[in-house]
Amino acid sequence: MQKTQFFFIYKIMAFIEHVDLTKRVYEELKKMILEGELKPGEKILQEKIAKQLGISRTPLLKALQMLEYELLVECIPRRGMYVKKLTTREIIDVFYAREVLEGLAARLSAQKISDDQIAQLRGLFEPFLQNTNNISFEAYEKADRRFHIMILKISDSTVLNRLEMIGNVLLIAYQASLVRPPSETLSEHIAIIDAISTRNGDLAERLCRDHISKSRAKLAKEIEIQQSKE
Amino acid sequence: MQKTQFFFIYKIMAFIEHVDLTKRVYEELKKMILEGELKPGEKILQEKIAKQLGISRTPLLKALQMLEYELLVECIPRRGMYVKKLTTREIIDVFYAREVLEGLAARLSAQKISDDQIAQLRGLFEPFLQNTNNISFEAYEKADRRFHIMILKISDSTVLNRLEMIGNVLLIAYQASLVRPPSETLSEHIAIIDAISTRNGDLAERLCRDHISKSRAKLAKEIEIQQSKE
DNA sequence: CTTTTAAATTTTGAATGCAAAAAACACAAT
DNA sequence: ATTGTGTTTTTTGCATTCAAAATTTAAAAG
Repeated sequence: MQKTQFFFIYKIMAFIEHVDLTKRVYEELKKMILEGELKPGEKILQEKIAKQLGISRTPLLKALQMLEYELLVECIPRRGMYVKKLTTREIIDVFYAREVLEGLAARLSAQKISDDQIAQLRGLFEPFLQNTNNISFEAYEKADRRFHIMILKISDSTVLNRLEMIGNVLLIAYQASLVRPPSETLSEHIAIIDAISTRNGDLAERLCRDHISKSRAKLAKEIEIQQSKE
Repeated sequence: MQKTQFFFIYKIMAFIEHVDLTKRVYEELKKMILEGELKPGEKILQEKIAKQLGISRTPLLKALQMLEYELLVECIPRRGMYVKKLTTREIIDVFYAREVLEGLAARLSAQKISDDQIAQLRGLFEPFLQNTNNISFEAYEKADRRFHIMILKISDSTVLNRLEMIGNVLLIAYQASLVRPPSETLSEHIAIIDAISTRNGDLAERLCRDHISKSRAKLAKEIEIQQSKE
């Protein structure tokens, strides 16, 4: 049997097994945190969670370390792992980074996007174009988040697609009602898609940056309001 | 004894010990990789390295996982950990990201930089301003790399300062002679410092982007040349 | 009742142990 | 010489174990 044949057999086996404990635990933990089952600031009781998931601390710790890089978990040495409670500064810092990174993603996407992908992007907001003043916020949130992730995917940048924290923080911002309403953002999204699909990378970048810059401004204002209430 | 007093005692203890095996191993491994003691593509023999460093596989694996996020190590499931051999695509992707991220860093730095920090930035290139055509490449490389890292630090962004991969890939680009000569970049560096120290954030961002964009172009060209030689 | 001190319990960071998978080796068959 | 097969060795991923540190609880002193 040849080396190349072995290669394919290994590929298939890796596909079949799918019994990577760390990956499984990573997914479950991420879900638990993002769905609020584990709350920000809460200590992660390793033994307890491990027992709950029917595993040992070894793969749990590996998964927690991954989530640390995604800003979902914080490790305090000799104290333990905690569900990360993002500071306002951190959220704003992520939005500053999103501003330029997703701008870049839009620029690159304009160069590489396929017709199929254009249709996919447009499809996301199709449902909201008719009844502009009767939009389901929940459905729109999903479309919005998918949109931003999809542009990163389309940009096909190995770097941009490693930054899971972008999607996580956008979700967290939604959960904390720190975002702008569809009435403001829908037209911006459409304009970005238009620029990308006409291969106008510079315009796409500028529009995407402005879009997120405005969101960041709103977010900063919203945080200030919330904090003054306390 | 009061709680606050305990707090300080703990702080002091954390400072004294400094015996975090993972951190120590992380530093040593990173050095080994960046100094070429472990070569790109090479398999990391865990048992061997662990014995070499006088530790077990547990902290070694944790350090390796950290280095994975820095693009210095690659994990292939059920095969092992390898010193990452960056593809040309990955290097270019990092430079695209650097372009916008360091642009952002320059913009933010212009808002926050202190007089002391301005002096520090200027000090980096002071030695090269006299004998412009008699520059030690080695010394200049160090200054150049320090400059880019320092701007990230000055920007004081929690996000930008987590992206260790930026510094690593810049070093790797230097090692592979994929960079532009001081005769080109020195004046650009000075212009960026000027823009930052006059608090002109927009200009600083634009100049920094252009600077890295040009470096990326050079890098892409250089890679093409090197590959055509093979 | 509050604070201090001491003892008991839990949790962390790291070493060790171990089954299953992968790689290396040896050798037979084409 | 190359390909295939069976065997041995090594390595991986995970579980387990354990000492040191942190936390909690309990008792004693003010």
